[in-house]
Amino acid sequence: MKSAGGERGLGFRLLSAPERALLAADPVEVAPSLLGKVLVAGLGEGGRLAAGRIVEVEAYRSSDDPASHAFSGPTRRNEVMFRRPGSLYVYFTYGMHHCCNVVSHEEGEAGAILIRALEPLVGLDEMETRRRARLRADARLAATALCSGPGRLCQALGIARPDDGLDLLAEESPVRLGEGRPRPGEALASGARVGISPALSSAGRPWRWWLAGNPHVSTARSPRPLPGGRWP
DNA sequence: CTCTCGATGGACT
DNA sequence: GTCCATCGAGAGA
Repeated sequence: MKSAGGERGLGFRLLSAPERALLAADPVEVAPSLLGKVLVAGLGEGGRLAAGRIVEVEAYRSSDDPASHAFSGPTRRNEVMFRRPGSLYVYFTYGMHHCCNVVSHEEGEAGAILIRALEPLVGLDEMETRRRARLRADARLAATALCSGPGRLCQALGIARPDDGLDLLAEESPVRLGEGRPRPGEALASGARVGISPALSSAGRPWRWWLAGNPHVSTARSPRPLPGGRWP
């Protein structure tokens, strides 16, 4: 009944409080190190367990990063980004999607790492049920569509606003991080963050990382023209 | 108070 | 490729 991944047959070790230091640094440094680690939800009594390997992430800093929710200081929504590293920051967007982030920053700073895609690992049936329940009947819901996108993976794992502020490193937390790393031969790739206006993203800020060639990585949105019809 | 628009996903041409 | 559902955060009046 108690924690420690193995006891529930997870097959990987859950990160705990002593490992908070791994997240207490510049999110641009920490983000790529999350690739291969595991995001687990539904831990605890009666939880519906689901987990996936992190295969795509984006780093968001604070006052020097206009694309970050933390850019203009703390508000009711982004307040968790200012909490201790290892906190879970969940926000609601586009009127229908949740996105989840691992809080990561240096002392006295704010920041977070958006989890953009998972390779489903545990609870595939559960994921499919949750995804299907909120979708029109799409009989061809492919395995790769379960968690390949920030909104999709939150839906698949059942992560939503009530989970905002959870401590991913706490024994009692239903959402945790699990140990993991890229497999031999799995290369890291990086590029511009998705969904950010080019002026705020690309130039010198390739703060999106993914496991090259992994089929579960989300499809990057194609670039859109700038106002005036010109392209970057 | 009103208005805009977003760290998106899915259906459709 | 295009369109749009749907709503809260944040900015401004």
